Amino acid sequence: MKKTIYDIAKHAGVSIATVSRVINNTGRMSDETRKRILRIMEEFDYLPNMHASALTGKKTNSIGVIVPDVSNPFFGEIVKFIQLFAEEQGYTVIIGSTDYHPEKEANYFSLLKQKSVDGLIMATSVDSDESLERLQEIVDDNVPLAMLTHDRMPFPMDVVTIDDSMGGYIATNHLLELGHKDIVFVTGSQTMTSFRDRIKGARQSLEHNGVEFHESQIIKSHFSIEGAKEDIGQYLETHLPTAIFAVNDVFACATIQAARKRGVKVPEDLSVVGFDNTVLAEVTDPPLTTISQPKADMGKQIVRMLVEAIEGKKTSKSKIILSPELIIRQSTVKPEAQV
Amino acid sequence: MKKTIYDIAKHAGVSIATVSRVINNTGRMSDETRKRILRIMEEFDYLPNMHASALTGKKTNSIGVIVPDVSNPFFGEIVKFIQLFAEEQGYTVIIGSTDYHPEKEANYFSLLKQKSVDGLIMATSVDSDESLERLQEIVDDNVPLAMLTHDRMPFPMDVVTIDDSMGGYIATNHLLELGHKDIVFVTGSQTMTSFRDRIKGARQSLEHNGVEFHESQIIKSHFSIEGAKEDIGQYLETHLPTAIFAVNDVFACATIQAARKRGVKVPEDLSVVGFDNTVLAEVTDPPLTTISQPKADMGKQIVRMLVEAIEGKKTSKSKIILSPELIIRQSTVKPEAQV
DNA sequence: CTGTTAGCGCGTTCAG
DNA sequence: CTGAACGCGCTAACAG
Repeated sequence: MKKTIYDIAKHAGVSIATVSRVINNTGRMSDETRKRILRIMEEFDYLPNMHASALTGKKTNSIGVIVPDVSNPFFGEIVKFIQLFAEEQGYTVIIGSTDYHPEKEANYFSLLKQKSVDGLIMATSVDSDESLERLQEIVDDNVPLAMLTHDRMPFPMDVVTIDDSMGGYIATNHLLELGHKDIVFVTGSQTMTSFRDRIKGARQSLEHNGVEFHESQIIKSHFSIEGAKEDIGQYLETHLPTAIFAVNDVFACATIQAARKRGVKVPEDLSVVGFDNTVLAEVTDPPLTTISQPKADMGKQIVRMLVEAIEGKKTSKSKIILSPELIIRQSTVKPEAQV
Repeated sequence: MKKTIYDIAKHAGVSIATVSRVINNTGRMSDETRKRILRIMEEFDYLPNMHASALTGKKTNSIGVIVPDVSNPFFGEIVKFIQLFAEEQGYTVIIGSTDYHPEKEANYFSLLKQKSVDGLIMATSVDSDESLERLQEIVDDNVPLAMLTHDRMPFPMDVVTIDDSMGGYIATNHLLELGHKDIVFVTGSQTMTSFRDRIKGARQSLEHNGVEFHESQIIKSHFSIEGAKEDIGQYLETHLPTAIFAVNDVFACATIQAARKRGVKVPEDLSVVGFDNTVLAEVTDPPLTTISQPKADMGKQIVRMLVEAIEGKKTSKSKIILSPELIIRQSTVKPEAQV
């Protein structure tokens, strides 16, 4: 019961070439036959076989997206937007979640190459030799690349990020303006350039405002909420600042919980700022003051650039840096208001 | 610089048929040549062209997964697990997020059919005529189907759900045991069979414990957190129960926030139970007592069943009902403890 | 055990 | 404007 282009041609009383032309909108033909063929295709629920056309070297109309973890709300939302815009452009999306495993990342590159995607969006920090090697192969195939969130460019590619440094800057500025002097920073893996930049921006803010900074003001933690709670809790035992800036909402949540566990109230005793403006920021108590990334816009821009590159409308690479935004909720108050 | 099976054959000094055999592990041949060919494939980074093999009617080693919303933490986690197990079995996953649009759902069915996936997992309530029609087509192609979370079976297929009814039952029992009598229920779209069942279980618990139930104890709300907050808040103005059971964590979060906005403290003034045990339950304040769905297990089971069906190791359809579990955190206390 | 050959469904010439 | 014929990379008979 499979419909092929031959079936359509036969029922329309034309040759497959003619049908092919209406499918691809190429060549010229009488408007009448075109319409008739379209009607027949409709009637037969005919869909061209992707594999056959991909085999002859045409586009697959699919793009690959690699993120560290789909179950992380931030990436979940990003993926959703990418998918949304990609579909608007007629592309389907193949998602890969690496769980922060370079090995899995490398596997995805192979896989996506095998599936011959037309383009690739990466939101992971492609680091390992293995990954780089695999990526090289797909670069050799002239598959357009686009990088999201990260700013490393082992190969020429389009990039969309936010100004992480500025994000860190305005977050810290906000605390400074409220009157906080004793601020501590929570960050994760230093291989994440975005985290580093956020901290960098924070330090710049401190500097510009004439506030001193010591390495001891930084808490380095891990990815899991549990681990972070532990790490932050221990730190708080030794020193209790009036404010904490965490490089993402997950850490900020962990901070709130670690603090509360020790009888430290947020925001009364401790102000907290997060980063990403995920759902988490909305549901915690108190709702989190955080730095918002324009996820929808990021998704839109990166898809736009990638599709343009795929369709050859754009040959040079570019980099778009979007602005983060401070979202003030209730986790930050003036220190005077603190007990 | 594309490697084809011909290149490998040439360099190995054999015919393509032989290479094809080692790729597919069919036929017999000298161990030596097999190894030699494998070595050459390795050396050349040769990957068989999927489209070519799919074209000849072989499996594509891919399965489609359709969920309502990837950015919802519950589905994000489910998808993650499905992907994990599917990859272990050698299948790649194509994810579709419908945003609760039947239209998008229908589109995904077409798309997945076109991509000739080997099987399909659905976590949406396939309702619309359009969807059903498209689904019919893929059923006609003998593509195995599996349904997750939902229990509607328009066609024969494997099913994995939790016992939603039991979930509602134990959640309500928990509240009853704590001594609550005045319990209100928050639910969403009634087309979601899972929500209905949870409420059904709750009513059974009430009944078994000789507590009366009135329709007025149910708050029907919408999907967005914002909308839910509004709806619940309004209800609370008219009547303040001692406990609320929400059919998912999102509603539970909304409940907590709506309550707090009106000066009602959780759990002191109001106990709250959620459902799903998503990250949200961990980060809210107070951490949410909720009903946990064994997401990893659900993902594992459904992938297992689907793969068995795909590989023909299983012809009959089955239904697996997993048990929900009560996770007691801090959003529920005895009413006596309440002010 | 291995090589040969005919498709798979479609895009693309190239003559009509 | 149309139709026949070839090739894409691979699998599956069928020969050897």
